[in-house]
Amino acid sequence: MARNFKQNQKMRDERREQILSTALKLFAAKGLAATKISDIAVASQISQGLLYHYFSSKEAIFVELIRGAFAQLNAAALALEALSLTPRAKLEKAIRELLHSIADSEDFARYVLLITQASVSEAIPPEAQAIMASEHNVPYAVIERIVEAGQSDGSIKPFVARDLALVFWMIIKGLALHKAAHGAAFVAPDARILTSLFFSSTQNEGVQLYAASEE
Amino acid sequence: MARNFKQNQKMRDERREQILSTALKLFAAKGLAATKISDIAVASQISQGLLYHYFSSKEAIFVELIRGAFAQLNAAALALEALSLTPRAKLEKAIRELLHSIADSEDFARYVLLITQASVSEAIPPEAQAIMASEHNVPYAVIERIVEAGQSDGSIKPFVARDLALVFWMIIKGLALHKAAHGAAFVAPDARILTSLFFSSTQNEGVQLYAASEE
DNA sequence: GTCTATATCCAGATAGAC
DNA sequence: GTCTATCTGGATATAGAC
Repeated sequence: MARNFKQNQKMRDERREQILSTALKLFAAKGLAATKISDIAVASQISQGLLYHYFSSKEAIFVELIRGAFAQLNAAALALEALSLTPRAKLEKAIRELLHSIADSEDFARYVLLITQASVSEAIPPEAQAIMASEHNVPYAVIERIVEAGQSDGSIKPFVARDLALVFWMIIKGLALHKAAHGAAFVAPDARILTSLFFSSTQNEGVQLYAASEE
Repeated sequence: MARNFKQNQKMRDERREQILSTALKLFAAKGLAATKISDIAVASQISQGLLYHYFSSKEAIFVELIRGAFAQLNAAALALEALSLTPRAKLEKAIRELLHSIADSEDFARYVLLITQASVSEAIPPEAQAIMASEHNVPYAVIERIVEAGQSDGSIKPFVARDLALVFWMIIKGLALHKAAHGAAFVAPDARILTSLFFSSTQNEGVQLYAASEE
């Protein structure tokens, strides 16, 4: 009995994940408004009616995805900041891993698409707007603090830290959107272009950084 | 008679421009699918029925805007390339003017929004997709050629030219989107961050470049 | 040219059978 | 839990009066 309950819960959760995953694909490809709830049902291989047993509306699915996106992104950013590494090493790690995600993970680009929609469009659910308002600044603030620390020890160029953080995320976001738009044809740019933004002397580290991303 | 005809033509053109201008605002703010044709009519202060005397559909308005966006953008890019300036001076001019447009022109950011929607979403009219396919590469190619020329004369860093052009446009596009999302709160970053991407020695030109953007 | 009124269609959400 | 059938609302586009 308890066992059945647990199994049911598990199936229910898996189904939810399946719906979320296909909705992510569709929202990223067509946008919230242009995606029909019937599209999601068909792609999830369930009936439209059943979909409403898992989510109360199309908007609820969108909100859930936005919530998850920020949960992951912000957790990753804060975890990076908490590592025992030099500021420079933290930024190199961030660049390496983000470029890797853009190049290799379909869903990463899709999440960026979703967040971009949410940040740019007025036609998104108020709940999603609320999440945006409270969460979207975290990754910028993390990079800004790391940059400031790196400027104290002299390893990072003396530009306004906020500006550097902004430009950094603009490149990452832009590349993810570009990947989403051009798919297979996309090749990530040389990571040294990114590192040269922050560090005055790239020397040989740049090469190692680039090679390391192959692993 | 001929005069009346001309006047009518003029009025008709003005009305068209007015519709296009309000549609641009709405499409940028909410996206193509979430913008209702009635929204456009109300904001343009004409009846919904009359709108159909100027455009055959919502999609037709969108296509017209995309066409205009690329006409302007690509003309500007090719004009820049044709100037009698050093490659370095061309890039500095591009950076200065683009940052200026982002900071001061509401419509510039809106056009970037539109192009981003069109490049990223599958839910746009086929005609708009066709324009994208034939036009979107022009600005990248222009910057790439300028970078190559600047690398020949040693003024630009020896990164892969295509990568530099890509990162350059990712920053511009990202900043425009950021401006669109945060409006008044947006402050353009120090232009020297952009120039330091391309040029090994920024020296004092950077300061002049920055000051020049105040004009 | 311009409006109001309306036909048509389609998407979101619900009801009810199994 | 899962489906099919259906209700309801709203958006596009058209018709027809002025």
